[in-house]
Amino acid sequence: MSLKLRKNRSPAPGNICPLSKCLALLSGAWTPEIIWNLSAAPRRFTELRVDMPAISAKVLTTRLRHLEASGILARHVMPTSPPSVEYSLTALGAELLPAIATIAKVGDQLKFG
Amino acid sequence: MSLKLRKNRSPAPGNICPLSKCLALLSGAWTPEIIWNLSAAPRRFTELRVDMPAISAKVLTTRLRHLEASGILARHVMPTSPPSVEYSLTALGAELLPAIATIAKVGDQLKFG
DNA sequence: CAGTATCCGGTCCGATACTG
DNA sequence: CAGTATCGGACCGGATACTG
Repeated sequence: MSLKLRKNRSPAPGNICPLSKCLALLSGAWTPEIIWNLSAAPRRFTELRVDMPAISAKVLTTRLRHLEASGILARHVMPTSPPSVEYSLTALGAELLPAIATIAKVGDQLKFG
Repeated sequence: MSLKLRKNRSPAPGNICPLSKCLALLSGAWTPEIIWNLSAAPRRFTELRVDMPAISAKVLTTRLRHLEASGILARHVMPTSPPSVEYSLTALGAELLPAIATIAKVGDQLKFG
C-alpha cells in the first residue's frame, strides 16, 4: 500500500519538455557567463572576450549565434569602420536572470561545489 | 542534444563561478527531468526509469550519484528483499524548483524552442 | 530490484591560423 | 574589429551484457 501512496505522483501540471530545451540552451560552456555579462549593459564581441579571457572566438561565436536564434539576445551591427557589433539581452533573455541568480545561490551551497 | 558544461575547463578568473558550477550540475542529459520527477514525492530507481523510458541505467545512476554528492538529493536504502532504494530531493534541491520552473517558462517562448 | 562493466560513435571545446 | 576554417583530443551518453 505504500505503492498506492506512490502511484499518484505527477509532479506538476504540465510538460517537462520545455525544461530540457531551455536548459539545453543554457548549457554549453560559457553560456551563463555570456548572459551574465550582458545583464548590465550591451557589450561588443571583443569586450566579451576580455570579460572571459579563456573563451575561444569560435565558441563565443557559436554561443552568440545560438542565443540569438533562440531570441535570448539581439545582435546589432553598427555600420562603422572598423565594424562594430553590439550584443544585448532581449526582454525574454532578461527573464532568465532571476532564475540564473537563484541557481547561482544554490550553487554556493553545493557540497562539492 | 546533450547538456554539457565542462567542469575541468574554464577556470575563468572571474567570480561568476557558482553560476557555472551549478549550471554544470543541472547539465547533463536528463538531469532536469530527474529533479522534476522527484519534486512531488520520493521515487525509486525503477520508477524513475518508467518516468523516463529513454534513459539508460548507466546514465541514471551517474546523474543520481552526482546529484547526491552535491547535496541536491538524498538516497535511502530500505533493507528489504528484494532491495529497494528511494531517492528524494533535499531542501537544497527543492530550492532549485522555482528557478527551474522559471527557465521552463522561458523555454516555452523560445523562438527555436 | 538496483545497479556495474564495457564498447563505441557523436559531440563539444580549445588551439591555431587566416580574413574582410 | 569581428569573425571563419580546421584539426585533434576529451567527454558524453546509448546499447548491450552481466550481477548481488
